[in-house]
Amino acid sequence: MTTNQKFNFRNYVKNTSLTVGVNPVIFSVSEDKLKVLLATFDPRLKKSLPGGAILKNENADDAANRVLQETTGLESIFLKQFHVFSEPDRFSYATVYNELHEESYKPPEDIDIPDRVFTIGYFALVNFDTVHPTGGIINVMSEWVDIDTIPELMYDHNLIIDEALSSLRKELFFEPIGYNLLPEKFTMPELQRIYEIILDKPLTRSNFQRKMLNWGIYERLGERKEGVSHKRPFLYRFDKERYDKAIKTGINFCL
Amino acid sequence: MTTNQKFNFRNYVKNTSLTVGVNPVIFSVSEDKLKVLLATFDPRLKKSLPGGAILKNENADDAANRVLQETTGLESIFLKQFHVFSEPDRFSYATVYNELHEESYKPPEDIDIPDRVFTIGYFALVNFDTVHPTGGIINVMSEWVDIDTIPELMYDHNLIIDEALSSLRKELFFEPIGYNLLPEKFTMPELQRIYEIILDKPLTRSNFQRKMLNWGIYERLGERKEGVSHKRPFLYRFDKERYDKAIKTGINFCL
DNA sequence: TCTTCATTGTATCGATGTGATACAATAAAG
DNA sequence: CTTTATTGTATCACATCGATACAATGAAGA
Repeated sequence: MTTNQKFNFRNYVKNTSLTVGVNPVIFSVSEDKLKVLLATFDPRLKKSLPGGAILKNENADDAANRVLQETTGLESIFLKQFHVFSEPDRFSYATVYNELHEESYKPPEDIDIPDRVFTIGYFALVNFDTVHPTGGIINVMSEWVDIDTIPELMYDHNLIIDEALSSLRKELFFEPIGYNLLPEKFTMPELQRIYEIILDKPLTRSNFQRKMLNWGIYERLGERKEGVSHKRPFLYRFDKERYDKAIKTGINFCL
Repeated sequence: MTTNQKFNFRNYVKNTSLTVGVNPVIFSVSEDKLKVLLATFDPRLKKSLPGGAILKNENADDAANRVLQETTGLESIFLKQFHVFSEPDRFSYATVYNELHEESYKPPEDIDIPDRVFTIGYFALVNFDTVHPTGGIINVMSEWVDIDTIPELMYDHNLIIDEALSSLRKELFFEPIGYNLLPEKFTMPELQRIYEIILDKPLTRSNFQRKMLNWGIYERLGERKEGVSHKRPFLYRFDKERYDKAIKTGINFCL
C-alpha cells in the first residue's frame, strides 16, 4: 500500500468535444439468410448502421431502444450491449464531408461537431415480418442486407457487425435467444434453421429436436402448422415460466 | 424502405461536458479467497474502483492498460472489456464534495468538471504475488479486499464489481483463463482451487484433473512441486501453441 | 527407523448424453 | 391411389461424466 500525490482535476485531459452514441446491429432471418438492417445517411455516402447519440436523460439502453424504435417501429425486443468502439480516429465529420466532395471541409460555426465519438455496439434480434424499416430520425432510409454481402460501410461499422455476429454466437450458449427471430408460434424445423443460419453449419435434425425438447422451455401447442405438403409439424411457443424454472435448476444451452 | 426528413445536426442534443473513463475490476486469489483491488481517493470518502479518463490519443483498451499499470505495476496481463455503465446520474462531483462536507458545492471556475461520466468496465486477472498495489495517479492508495466483504463503494462501483464477477464466470466457459491468477508454474490442485473459488462451488478432484488433461493445453513439466508433506504434484505451464491448436480444432471449455 | 497421515495420479464402474441411422406417419401434389 | 418430401420418435454404438477406489509418496511424528 503506497501513497501517491494527491489527485488534481488538472491531471484529467478533457476531450473538448465528445459524443457517446449507440449503434444497434439489427439481425433478422428471411429467405433462409441472416440479414442486417443498414441505413443510408446520404445516397452519395457509404451505408452505415443505424445509430444515434445518447441524450441527456437517457442511459445507453434507453438510447438503443429509441433508435431501434425509430428504425423498425418495434419495442421491447431482444437487445443486448456487446462492445464499445473507442479508437480515437474512428469517427470524423471531416471524412464525411470529404466523401461528399463538398469544398474543403470547414466545420459549421454555429453547430457543435464532436471531435471524437465513442459508440456502444448493441445487437438486436427481430422477426423479419414485423418490421417495416424506416430511416429513423437521422437517416434517409434503411434496408435489409444479407450478412454475406455487406458492402464497405462508413467508419468502423464493418468491424462492429463482425463483432456483433460473434457476440450473438457466444450468447447462444447462454440463452436460447433464437426464437426472437421467429413469429410467436413456430415449429422445431424452423427453429433449427435459425440456429443453422446463425452458426453457419448444419445440425442433425433428430438430435436437435431431442435437445430442444429436453430443455423443456418450449410449450408444444395443440395445433400443427397448416398448408404443408407432408406431415404437419407441431407448433411451439417460448414459455417464460418454464425458462425461469430451468434457469434456477441450472441448465446449459450449449448445442 | 421509407424516406424521412433530412438529418440535421441540431437534432443531436450535445452533452455539454462529458467524460468517458475506464474502471478495471482487478481480481486476484490469495489465502483461498477471491480479492478485488480497491482504491481510496480521499480517506474521508468511500472506497472505489481504480479508474481514469480515456485520454485524447488512447482507445479504451489503452486507457485500461495504463490504469492497470499505474495501479499494479503490471503490463500485458489478462484484461477484458465487459460492460458500459451509462446512467445519466451515475456520477457527480457534487456528491463527492457533499460527502467531504465541504461548504455547499460550487464547481471550480477554472477547471472543467464533467456533467456526466460514462465508464467502461474491465475485468483483469493477476497473480497476487506479483502485484505491489499503489494508488496510481489519482488515488491515495489501493488495497486488496475479499469479494465477500466489499464495503459500500462510491458511485455505482458495487454494481460494476457484481457485473465483473458474473462476466468472469461466463468467460470461463469460453477461455481457460484461470491460470492467469497463478504463477507461471502451477499444479492441478492449485488450478482446481482457482476454479472453485471463482465459481464458488466444490469440484470433484479426479474429474477436474481428467478434464484439464483432456483439454491438452497445459504442458506437464518434468519437475514436481517441492516441500509438501505428501505425494508431490506435477507442475504444469499454460502452452499457448497447444491452446491455439485446440481452438482451431474446436474445443469447448465448459466445466 | 518405522509408522502415520494427508494428498496425488490414475483406473474403473454405472449413468447419462451424443451422433448417426432407421422407420412409420402424414399431407399435398400428381 | 401413388408418389414425394418431411416430421416425430426410437434405437444403437460410443463418448463423456460423476463418483469411488486404491496404490504411490513424502514429510512429520513416534
